[in-house]
Amino acid sequence: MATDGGNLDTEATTKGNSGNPADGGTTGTAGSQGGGRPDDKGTLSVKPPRGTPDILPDETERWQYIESCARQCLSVAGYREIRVPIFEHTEIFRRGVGETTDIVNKEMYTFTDKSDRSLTLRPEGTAGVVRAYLNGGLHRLPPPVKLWYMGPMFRYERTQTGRQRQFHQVGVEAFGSAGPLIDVEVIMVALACLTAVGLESFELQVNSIGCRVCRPAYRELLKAALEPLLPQLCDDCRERFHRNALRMLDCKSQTCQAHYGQVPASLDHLCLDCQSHWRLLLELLAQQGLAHIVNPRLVRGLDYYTRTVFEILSRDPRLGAQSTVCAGGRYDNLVEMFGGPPTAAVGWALGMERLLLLLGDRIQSHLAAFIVSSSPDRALALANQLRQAGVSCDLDFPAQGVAARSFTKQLQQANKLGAAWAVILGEEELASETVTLKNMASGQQSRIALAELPAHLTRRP
RNA sequence: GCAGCCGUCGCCAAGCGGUUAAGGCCCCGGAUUGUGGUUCCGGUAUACGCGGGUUCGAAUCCCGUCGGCUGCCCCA
Repeated sequence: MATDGGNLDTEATTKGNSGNPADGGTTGTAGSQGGGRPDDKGTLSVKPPRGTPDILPDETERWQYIESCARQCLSVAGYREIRVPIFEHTEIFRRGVGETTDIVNKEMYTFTDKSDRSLTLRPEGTAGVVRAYLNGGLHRLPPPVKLWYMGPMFRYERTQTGRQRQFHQVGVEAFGSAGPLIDVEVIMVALACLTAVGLESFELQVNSIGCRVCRPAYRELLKAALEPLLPQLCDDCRERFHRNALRMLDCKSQTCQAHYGQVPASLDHLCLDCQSHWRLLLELLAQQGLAHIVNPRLVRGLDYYTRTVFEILSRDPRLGAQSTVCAGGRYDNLVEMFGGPPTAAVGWALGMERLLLLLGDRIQSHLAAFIVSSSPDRALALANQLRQAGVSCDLDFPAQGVAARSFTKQLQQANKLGAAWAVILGEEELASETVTLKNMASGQQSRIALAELPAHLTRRP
């Protein structure tokens, strides 16, 4: 990318450029209307669509770090990876996530393909995993079936810190066990992932929102209690009252919250089964030493949740207005809703971008060796050999031609790239089948036989 | 969808009606063609988001537009 990478203009302009708007095109507005691909100057804009930031090399290393932590934590806990499509038939999400949710009503990227099918970029992971679980016959496996996934999700939202239009989640879903023990395991695994990544202070909140037996009655009770308050509540809450009254409970408005203190809590109106599930859950959390806070106002924005719901939050200011890093719960009816056998399930998703925000500064890349040579072709051959031995190494690439640059230049390069060792392969070394190994931190160097090089480099400097 | 703030080189950033539009970082070269990090010297850039208006004169003022950030809604 050394030169002028920026200009993607298709036009075969001469360098002259004397006349500015001389030849056509500057009428400009032509292509830039809605799609907005060409920028104001008529060159192709290199900006990505809003809310879909590029993840540059310094960043990808941090992503890989998190991914490998998660992969490790999940696999030792017996969760197996599943990869499902990035888009599904729209119906999967409409029915799965819920017709009344904002996600479905205003945030989905829905399009029609050339066969006139309505497809939607996945706004979340669970619906697709449930679909695949059934389609792949996983429901015939001995339960519990424990799965995890990782990948991009898409929601059309206003961007801000910790919220993008394309964002990434890692999630788990455990099918086929209705007891609270697996709720606790799933939570444990989430905490393990966060801890493995190096996160320190976060808070686990739990609640139970009942099931299809007790929730309808509770909802009516709640609405009855809320209705007289409506005139004093915020516009959003008045709207929620009709759409999804439970969501009123986590309104951010102080005044609304003041009223909700007296309103009945779902926890006090659970059916017997839900009650016993909830009590056992709390016991297990205590037994396992998992610090938690019962938050009777904790609700979920997706319709499929039942019984246990939880969130792991952080108050770190780097998250901006966001606080939830991981959230999930039980969804005991969803499999059945998709036409499968009645199957209890529980899962969570955690937001990678949010985790990244909490992780702070970059992780250093580890370049073990940089080859400084008077013979670039020999250097390249040696690099190839070292790389095959698993040693990360690089070498100097002249801007043009194949003549070696000065050792000074090459050492500077080694320094810039942060190499632990410089491997000097000059005329003398080439003649004697040796190499001068220089420790870039201490400056000390020694001459060793070429054959011993890989062994030296696999040791820590 | 709503609200506030902001757009000057790849990045940070002066300038606030008349300037060849500072400076720093990065990058490149040299001092140092077999030895880096410091230092010194030199070099490169189609930078005032775009369009229109006011003005003798606009990066500076006005309008519009696009883009970014922050918050609301919602959510991981």
